[in-house]
Amino acid sequence: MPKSTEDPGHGICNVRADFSVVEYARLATIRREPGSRQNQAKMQKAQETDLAVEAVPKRTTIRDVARTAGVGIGTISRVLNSSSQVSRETRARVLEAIRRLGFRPNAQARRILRRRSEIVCFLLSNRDFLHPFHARILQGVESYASGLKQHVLFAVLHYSPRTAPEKIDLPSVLQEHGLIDGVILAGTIYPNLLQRIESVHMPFVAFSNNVVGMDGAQQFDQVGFDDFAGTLQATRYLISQGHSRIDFAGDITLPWIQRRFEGYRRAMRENRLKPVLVTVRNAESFVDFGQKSGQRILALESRPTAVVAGNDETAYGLWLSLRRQGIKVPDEISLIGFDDREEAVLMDPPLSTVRVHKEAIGQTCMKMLLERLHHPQMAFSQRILPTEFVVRGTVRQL
Amino acid sequence: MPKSTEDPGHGICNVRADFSVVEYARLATIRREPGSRQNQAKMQKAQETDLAVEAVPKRTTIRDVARTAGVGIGTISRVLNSSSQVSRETRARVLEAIRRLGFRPNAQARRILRRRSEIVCFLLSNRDFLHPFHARILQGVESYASGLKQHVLFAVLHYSPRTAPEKIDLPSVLQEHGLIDGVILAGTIYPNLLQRIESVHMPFVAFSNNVVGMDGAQQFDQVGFDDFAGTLQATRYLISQGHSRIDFAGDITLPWIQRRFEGYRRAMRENRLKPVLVTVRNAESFVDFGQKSGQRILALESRPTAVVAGNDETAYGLWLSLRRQGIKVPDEISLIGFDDREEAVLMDPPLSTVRVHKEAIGQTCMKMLLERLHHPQMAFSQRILPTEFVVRGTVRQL
DNA sequence: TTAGGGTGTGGAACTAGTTCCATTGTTTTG
DNA sequence: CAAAACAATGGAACTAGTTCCACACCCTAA
Repeated sequence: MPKSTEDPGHGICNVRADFSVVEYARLATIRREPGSRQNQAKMQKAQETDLAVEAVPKRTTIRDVARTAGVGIGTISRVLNSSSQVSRETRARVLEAIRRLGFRPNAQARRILRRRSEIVCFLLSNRDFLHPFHARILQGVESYASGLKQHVLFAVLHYSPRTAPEKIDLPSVLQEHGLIDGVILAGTIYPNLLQRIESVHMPFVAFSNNVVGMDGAQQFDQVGFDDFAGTLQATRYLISQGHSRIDFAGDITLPWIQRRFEGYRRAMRENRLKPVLVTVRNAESFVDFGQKSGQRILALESRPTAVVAGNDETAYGLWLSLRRQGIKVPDEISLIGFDDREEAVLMDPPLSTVRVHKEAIGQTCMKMLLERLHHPQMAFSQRILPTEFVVRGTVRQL
Repeated sequence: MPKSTEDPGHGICNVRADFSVVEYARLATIRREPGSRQNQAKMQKAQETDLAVEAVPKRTTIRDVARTAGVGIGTISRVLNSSSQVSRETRARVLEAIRRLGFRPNAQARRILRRRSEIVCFLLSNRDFLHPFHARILQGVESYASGLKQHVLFAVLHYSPRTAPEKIDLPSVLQEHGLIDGVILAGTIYPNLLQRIESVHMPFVAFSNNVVGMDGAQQFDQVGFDDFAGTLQATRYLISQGHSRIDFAGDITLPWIQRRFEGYRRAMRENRLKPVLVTVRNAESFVDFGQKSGQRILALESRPTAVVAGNDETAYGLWLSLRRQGIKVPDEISLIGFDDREEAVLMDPPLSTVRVHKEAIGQTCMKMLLERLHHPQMAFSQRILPTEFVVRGTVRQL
C-alpha cells in the first residue's frame, strides 16, 4: 500500500504514546490519516483537470485554529463560548489566531450538538397569500426573534379546508428532523390543518383569530386579539356620540366576524337599542360585501345613522357604494371599520377603526413558542391581546 | 473506576479484534463506551429528580435502523439517497425498519457533509418594512424555492443610507458560516449596503429597481423590471387615445421614478409633444406627493388632459385632490399609475396602471441565485423583466 | 512534607449523517 | 477452469463543532 504524502506520525498521534510501538504501527496502516482520503481525491482531480492542488480550499476549522495558537481544540471551543475557564493570555493567543485565519465557526455543526436549530418556521396557508395583515405579524415574529438570536423561516402551505388531514402536504421543513424547532401558524386555520400539524409532533403556536370551526376539544398554544371587546368599545363610542340607530354589516359566517358582531350586539343591548345585522350572500370579496351591504342599507325604509363594519375592507366597500349614491360619510352616515389596515388612514375621510397590534401578535407568538420549547410539558395557554379604538374622520356627533 | 451499566464489550468493538487482547483491555479503560457519558449523566439526574432512566429518549439514528434491519450503516444511507446499488430485498428490509422505528433523518447532520444548507435568506431593509410589493416578491421567492426543496429564511436589516459600510450591522445569519447558502436582497438598496454585503463574500442577487446611487462600478447579479418601457408604453397609449397635453407627476430624485420619467419623455418626444414634469418638495409620502401635485396641476393656467404618475400611490394622491376640487377622473383628467398594487383595482374608477410581475421577480431572483451557487465563477448578469399595461377605468378617449 | 482545593488545559469521545475502500459472492469472459 | 468484471454490502473515517474527564500545576492548610 503506497503511502501518499509525508509521514504524519510526529505529534498528531501523540495520545497513542501509551500504546506499544508495534500496535501504533499497526494502527497506522489501518487508519487513514485525517484528510488523506480527500487529499488523494484532490490530487487525482488536480492531475485530471491540470489544476494546482490548493485549488480546493479546505475550510478553516477549530483544529486549524488550535494548531496555529498552539493550544488544544477544547480551549478554542471554550474561547468561542466565552466560558471563563481560560487564562487571559491563552484567550488572547486564540483570538489572534482566529483573526489571522479569518475563522468563522460553522453554525451547522454546532446545531447538531445543541439539538436546537434556533430556527422557527412562520407557516402561512396559500389561501391568505401574504396579506398585509399577516405580513405585519411576520414582522413582529422577526423582530422578537432577531433580538434573541433566533431565525425565522418562511413557508407556505397548500391546502383546502376539505382536504383530508392525512393528505395535507406539509412543507418539507416540517417533515424533516432538526431543521426547525417549532412553528408559528398564521392565516386561516381549518380543523383539518390543525389535526395534520399535531400529527408531526412539532411544537407550534397559532394565531387564533382566524381559526375556523373548532369544537374546543383540541388544545394548543394560541395568541389572538379581542374581537368582541373591539366592536363593543367602537359601538359604545358611536352611542356616546348620540347615535342610536346603528347597523352591523359583516359576514358572520366567519367566526371572527361573528365575535365582532357579538361585541356590537352587547353594546346595543346594554343600551336597550335594537341590533340590526346587514348581510348579503355571494359576495366576491369583503369590499364587494361592503358594496352590496351599502345598497341594502340604502334600500331600507329607515336608514341607520351609523354602521359598524366587520372589517376595514367591508367599510371601504360601504363607503364606495354610499358615495356613489351621493350619501356623504360621515355627514349622513357614520362608519367604523376593524383591523386598522394601512389604507384606513388614506381613505377620504380617514376611517375610524379598531386597531389591532399586528406586530405585537407576532412578537407574542414568538415569545410563547420559545416558552413552549423551553418547557415542553407546560400546559397550553391562550393569550388575548387588547385592541384600541382609533378616532379619525368617519364618525359624526349627532 | 466503577463501570456503571452492562458490559458493552461484545460486538461493539469487534473491529478492534486485530489488536492484542491486552491492548484492547487498555483501550477499554481509556475510551468511554458510546453513550456511557450521557447515560451516567442521565442516571445521576434521574436519581436527583426521581425519574425513570428512560425518561430521556435517545433519538433514532441510522445506526439503530442498521441494527434493526441487520445491515450496515452505509446501506441505510444508500437507501435514503436512493442510490441504485442496493438489492431489492435489502431495500425492503431497510424501509420496513425505518417505518417500524419511525426514523427521520436529521437534516442538520446531512447539511454539514453536503456543505449546503439549502436555505437562502430573503433580506429586506427595515426602511421598507414588509411593503406589499416586497411581500409579493417574497412569495415568488418562496414558490420557486419550495419547488426545488430549498428553504427561505426571512431577515430584516437595520441601517440608514448614511451608515458607514463597515458599521452596518448585518443579521447574524450573514455572519455565520453554513446557515445560509446565499442572499436575495430586496427593498431600497444604497451603495453602503452593497459594499457591506460584498465584504462578507456571500453569494447574493439583488432586486435592482430600488438600487440607489450606483456608479456602475460594482458588479453583481440583479433582477428587475423595465421602468422605462413601462411608462413609454403607457404614455403611447394615452397619445393613441387622443391626448396631447400629458404631464408626469413623480419624485424623480428616486432613480426608478427617474427612469419612468425618461420613458414618458421618450414617448412625448417621439410624438413631438412637450413633456411637463410636475414635482413638489417636502412631501411626506407618495400619496402626499400626489395630493400636492394635484393642487399644482389645478393651479396651472392650461391644465393637462392626462397625467402619468410615478406610481400607484402618487396616482391615488392625485385622484384624491382632484376629486376634492370636483374634477372628475377620467372625464376631465385621465390618470395612469405604475406598479399595479392590489388596491389599484379597488379605486373608483379602477386605476389604469403598469403592471409589474412581482412574483416573477422573486422567482427569477431565486433562480439566478441557484445558478450562482452552482457556478460560482459565472459572470455577473442582470435580468430585466417586461411590464404590462393594464387598461382599467381612469383613461378617457378624447 | 503531604494532602487538598482550585484553575487551566488537552484531547478522546461524542453528534448523526455521508463517503469510499475493502471484501464477499456472483457472473461473465478469455 | 481460471481470471476478470461486477454488484452488494459492511464499516472506518470523515464533517466540524461541544462536552467532559483526566491531568498538570499552583497555592494553601494540616
